[in-house]
Amino acid sequence: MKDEVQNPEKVTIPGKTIYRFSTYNRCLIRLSENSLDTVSSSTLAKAAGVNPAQLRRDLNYLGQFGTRGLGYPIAELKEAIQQVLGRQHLQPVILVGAGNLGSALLRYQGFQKEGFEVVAAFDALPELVVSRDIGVPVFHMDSLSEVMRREKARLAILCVPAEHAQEAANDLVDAGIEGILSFSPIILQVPDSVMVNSVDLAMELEQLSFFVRRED
Amino acid sequence: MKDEVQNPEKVTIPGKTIYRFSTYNRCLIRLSENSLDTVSSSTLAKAAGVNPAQLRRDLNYLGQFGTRGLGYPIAELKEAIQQVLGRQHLQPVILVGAGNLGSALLRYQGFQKEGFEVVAAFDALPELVVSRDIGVPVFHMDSLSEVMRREKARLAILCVPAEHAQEAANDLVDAGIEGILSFSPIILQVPDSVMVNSVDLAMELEQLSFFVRRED
DNA sequence: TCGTGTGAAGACGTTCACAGCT
DNA sequence: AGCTGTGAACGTCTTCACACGA
Repeated sequence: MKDEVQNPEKVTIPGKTIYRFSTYNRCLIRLSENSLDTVSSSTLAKAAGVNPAQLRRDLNYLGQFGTRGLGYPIAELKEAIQQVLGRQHLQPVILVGAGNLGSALLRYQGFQKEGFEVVAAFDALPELVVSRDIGVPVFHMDSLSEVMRREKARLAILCVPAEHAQEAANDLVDAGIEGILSFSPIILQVPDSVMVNSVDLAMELEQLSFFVRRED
Repeated sequence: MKDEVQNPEKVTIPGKTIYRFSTYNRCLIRLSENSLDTVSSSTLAKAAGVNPAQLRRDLNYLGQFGTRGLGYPIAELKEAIQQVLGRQHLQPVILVGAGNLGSALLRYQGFQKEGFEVVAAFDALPELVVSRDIGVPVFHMDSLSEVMRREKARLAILCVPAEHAQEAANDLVDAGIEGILSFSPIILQVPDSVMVNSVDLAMELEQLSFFVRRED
């Protein structure tokens, strides 16, 4: 995870804190559905699965939001976190590799709900992609930079097979991508200016497998 | 991430190191395809995207594998890592929630390749699941503990919608699950004895979105 | 009294830099 | 000469513990 380059002249917020902001945001959304207006650090911390002291320290990066003896105002807090996360507006995202996993992600509603919109998909063989239910156009990789510019997309979801992942990443970099969420089980080599976030499903299972095993 | 309870009387390996072992394993597999037999810490480190010193420190948890002046024997190293990760045998895994994302994961070949086999799927409404191409039986949640015992599954992949995730997690816990890989955007409340690993796709995008934005 | 804000301590993870083996 | 193994320094993240405001 990179926690470099941020808003200058403001205190830089640690990457791990940003990550937890996302979690807090989720919890706050659920809390605000239950018509409460304040929440204490211990309550929110339990919901988020963190230590109360850590929560307070994280929230202090937003300025002083809490009221001593009372807690934090849920609505304002949520607002402030979403402001920091840059989640006020819908973000356009493209998807590269509409195979098994890729086309599933296109159908998956999770992104839409959270402020991201997949505006276009790309594949090396777009004519083979079963476009039923997909709801976004599938282009050939050749039109990547053209479509990216038109749609003003800065983020990409990459789900091509390992063998072609680096190649596709190169194309994305050439087209001016700024961030890649990769599902390929390899370490992508990209310029420092491009941020890569990698989700490796088999690796996550492997972790579980390790920590679960006790006696065999 | 939990890095508690491990092999007693042996030095405990940090969770982050275990995570990197997975990465190293990948890199070693690719290296061994290119008919080399040793690799230096700096080469492997570059492939894995880590610092050479860190790599050496990690590998020392396996005992002393390297040869000064030469490097590490690829085959033995790979063997040792897979041994630690418990990846010698195929691991049975069940999947709960065969909706959009769930059924995509069932079709996804990534797990099979990496030593995990999804042996059964469960859904609250199994009759609605389009089972074309899925290749594993889809059961009703009622038969969870029975099938789990029969298949000797200790790990579960959870992809039910947020509203029902906790409920499904409870069922899994009751049925004796030991590890859950969750795709739901909520923090599951489970006993300490159950390990949860959470992958939140929208959150990963949110991270990218934060670090990518510079000027607006 | 309750709960935030925060200095200080502690735990943890990373990197340096070099001794020592091949 | 090349590269590992590792003490020690460093930096970062987490947690404690308590002063202070509501």
